[in-house]
Amino acid sequence: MDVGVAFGRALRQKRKEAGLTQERLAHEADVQRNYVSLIERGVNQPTITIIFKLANALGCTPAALVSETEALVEQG
Amino acid sequence: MDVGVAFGRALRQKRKEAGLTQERLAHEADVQRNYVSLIERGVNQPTITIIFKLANALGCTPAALVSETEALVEQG
DNA sequence: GTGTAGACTCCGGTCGACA
DNA sequence: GTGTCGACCGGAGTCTACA
Repeated sequence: MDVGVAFGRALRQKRKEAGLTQERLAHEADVQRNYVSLIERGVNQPTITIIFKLANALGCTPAALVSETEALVEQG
Repeated sequence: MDVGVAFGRALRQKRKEAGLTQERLAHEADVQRNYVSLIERGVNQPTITIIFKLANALGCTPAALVSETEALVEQG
């Protein structure tokens, strides 16, 4: 499956696990609220700095987020 | 240290470990040759799809590349 | 709380060429 | 083999607003 879409799903998954709303995540990561929406739906491709920001805001490592993305990419 | 610079160093490190030149890596990952140079020097911020392409070309997982980046970011 | 829309700026990424 | 330059274009990322 597409990498962008896979990352979006991984992000949403981790966000729900952390019990955060898009609004709170956006605030914690210091990005726009609707931008989180764009990423989660795979519309936009995040850069590495954004990945780090989001992971830190989620309380997990960037590698964990990427690892989850890999799994989704491979499983179809 | 800056995430972009850290990723560049992690990439160069992994590339040398794999015994590849920038030229060969660029060809394997299907990106521009000079673009690899820009990333390694931290001039450009790669998107997640580029990270996946580069990792696959290096024969390692994207998470491994990101994990190495984390280490460099934290250590200063 | 989330998706979407438009309009904007700036940089990601390509390409060819030269040291 | 690598860095750099200039030019180009699409898309990353912001901001505001409305359903």
